[in-house]
Amino acid sequence: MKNDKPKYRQIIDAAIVVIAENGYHQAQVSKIAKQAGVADGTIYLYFKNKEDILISVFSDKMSVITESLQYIIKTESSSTAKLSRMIENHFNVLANNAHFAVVTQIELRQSNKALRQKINAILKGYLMLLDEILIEGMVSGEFNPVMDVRLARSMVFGTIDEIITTWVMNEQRYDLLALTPKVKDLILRGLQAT
Amino acid sequence: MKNDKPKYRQIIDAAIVVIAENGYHQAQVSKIAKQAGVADGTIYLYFKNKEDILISVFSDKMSVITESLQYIIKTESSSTAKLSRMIENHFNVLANNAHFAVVTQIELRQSNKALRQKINAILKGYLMLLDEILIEGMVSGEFNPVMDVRLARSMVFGTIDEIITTWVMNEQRYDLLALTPKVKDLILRGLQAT
Amino acid sequence: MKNDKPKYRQIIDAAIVVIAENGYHQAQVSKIAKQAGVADGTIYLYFKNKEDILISVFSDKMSVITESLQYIIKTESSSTAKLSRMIENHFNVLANNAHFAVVTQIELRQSNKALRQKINAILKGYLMLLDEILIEGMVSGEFNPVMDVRLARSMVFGTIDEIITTWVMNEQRYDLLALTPKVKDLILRGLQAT
Amino acid sequence: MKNDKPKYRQIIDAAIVVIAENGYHQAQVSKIAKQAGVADGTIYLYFKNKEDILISVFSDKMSVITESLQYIIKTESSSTAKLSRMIENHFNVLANNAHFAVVTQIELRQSNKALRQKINAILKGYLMLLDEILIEGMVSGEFNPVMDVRLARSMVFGTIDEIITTWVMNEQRYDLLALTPKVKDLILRGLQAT
DNA sequence: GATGAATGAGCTTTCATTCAT
DNA sequence: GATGAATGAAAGCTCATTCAT
Repeated sequence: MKNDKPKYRQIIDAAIVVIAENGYHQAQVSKIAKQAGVADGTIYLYFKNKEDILISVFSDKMSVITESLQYIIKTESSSTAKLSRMIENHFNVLANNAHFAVVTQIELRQSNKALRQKINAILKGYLMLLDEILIEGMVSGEFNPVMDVRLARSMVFGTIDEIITTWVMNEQRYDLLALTPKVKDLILRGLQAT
Repeated sequence: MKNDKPKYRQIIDAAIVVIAENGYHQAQVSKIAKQAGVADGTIYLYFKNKEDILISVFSDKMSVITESLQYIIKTESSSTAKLSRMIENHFNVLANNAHFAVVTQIELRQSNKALRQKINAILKGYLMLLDEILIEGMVSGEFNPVMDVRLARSMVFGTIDEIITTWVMNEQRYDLLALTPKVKDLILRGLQAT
Repeated sequence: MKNDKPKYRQIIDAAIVVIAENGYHQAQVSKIAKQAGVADGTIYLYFKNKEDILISVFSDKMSVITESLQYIIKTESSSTAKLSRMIENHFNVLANNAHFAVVTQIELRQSNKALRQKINAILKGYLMLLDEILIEGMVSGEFNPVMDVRLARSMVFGTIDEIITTWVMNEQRYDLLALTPKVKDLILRGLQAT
Repeated sequence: MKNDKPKYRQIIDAAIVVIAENGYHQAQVSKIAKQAGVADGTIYLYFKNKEDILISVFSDKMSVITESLQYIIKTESSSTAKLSRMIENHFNVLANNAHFAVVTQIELRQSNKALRQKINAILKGYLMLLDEILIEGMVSGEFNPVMDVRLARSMVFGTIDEIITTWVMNEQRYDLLALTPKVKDLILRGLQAT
């Protein structure tokens, strides 16, 4: 039986499964290869080294979230709606990728400084879109115009991140998406112009 | 010249310095022993294993923050004031312990799941005090009474944590304490009853 | 534009260049294939395995030296002249093939015992011609008749080899051929009948 | 039963045996450790890395030869005698260390460029003593005063080296030391003043 | 004949922990 | 109590060779 997914994707998907199920430090290249159904050496035809796999795992899924956000920014008109849909989108992607959620919220954070910096660089693109929304809302008067944008961004991202991490730490036992309206409310209140 | 600090404390202090300066993955037991001025084997007279050192490092300083918070809860009367002073207190401790800030916000997060869970257990005591403040405020009508406490707690802690991490990631180049009023404002707005 | 050299020769020439420029341990089959302008697999249509390429490289050029020597033995009459022209010939070939000189004096010596023994077997043909010259000279009275031929051969070949290796190790910075008369003198003195 | 040889020497001796018996490329650190009767990790308490072991092996025995030569230079008066005893000494050490002979003449030559250069650096000390003898003999008139010293050195060393290598390649089946007088004769004739 | 994607065996080094002194 | 020499398990990556196309 042939698996026609291109090997690159096969390996990334395998890496997510292996990391989520075994933990970052137990995700050996040989385990990923086995899960992907390829030889160890094949990995290195598609990735420079192990770090490259991990970065690709993150960058791959993160770009989905980022692209959706770009679409949202284009299609929604009010800043409030944009931010609201951003939160929704972020929760949606993580809630629908149980393995990726574990990888991104827990396991990948155990990586060394070099890898973390590359992950942060990828994250930056996303956070810059968030900044864009916030600034636009402050200019339009929807959001509190005297906020410090960096702090507001930290509040929005920190809150989302903490809520998802807590959910993952609790083995994803409750419905993350059901929390969305309340999370939106909590965050939007904090940003609201008075 | 003898160092009269009991060895237990000597080792904890050494661990903080070594981790902060070398990073989690470069903080070998032998390096900690050297910094502490004791033999490698001596470490094991005071700690069960390496993990035990790291947990003690975290628990040690965390108990300072927690104790201060207990005092704050006792002495302040309004929930708003308690929360406000909690934020202040949290920022203060981290801002005054550059090494500990690095260790707690960056390095210790690279530890494995087992260690992270023990860290979370220690954190729980602190977060329960936070819950206490929030519930009290909701009951008293100072805070939005229809909030989900767990989400509110995630918002408060996630925001604080993200802001401090960003500050550490930026090499602590700006004045963290100067941000306190704006952070309080941002968080309290989100919790405020309407 | 097609390269009409038969692929066998193309690959040998490529191997010499690749080994000389990258060193024995960095001369991967894929690199040789690339330099030869053929696919990796094509190599195995012309050579049994990697060792076979290396042996062919050596044997190929060595047969040039050996054939010249055979011609010299036929055309010269005195043993002294034969030996003298042999040294000249050996220096000439190496001095005019910078890449081959590196490969033969330095790189190929890093090969394992099995390959070295095969190389020695090839060398044997050449050394037997040398023996022939020496014995003839001893019989004719030109050379010291009580020498041990094996030692004399080692002296002649060891001296030549060491001088060329030294020249290659010095990046071929000086004129090897200019040394020829003095080398002849040094060697012939050692062999001379008293 | 305790082995009281300091571990450093134990490991070097083990390395010589393992390399001689298994070949350079089959001399894994674990094999050396086993032969030395220590754990793999213990090796790294005494040597920086594998290369360091190999260099030490060579440098260790080479310094014996070099020191003997220094003594010879001091105690003999004529250059001829010095050279004669140098050859004798060189043959003696190798003939009495079958394993080291294999290692030095065959196996260590398979090492990579970096290691080879370090080996050459060690050899340099020995060759400089040889130069000293040659120059002294040329000045005193014992040796041909118009020789090129570098070539003469290559002749002496190349001859010795080739003879020993041949002996090793022939599994040390004949008596190397018995050849000494003839080798001396061969070399000294080449150097002799006319 | 020619290709090149896929294979998978093999090894150095680190470091938490122990235990004889 | 204190020492520090010794332990030994564990994993990322390369590259010669094959074989389906």
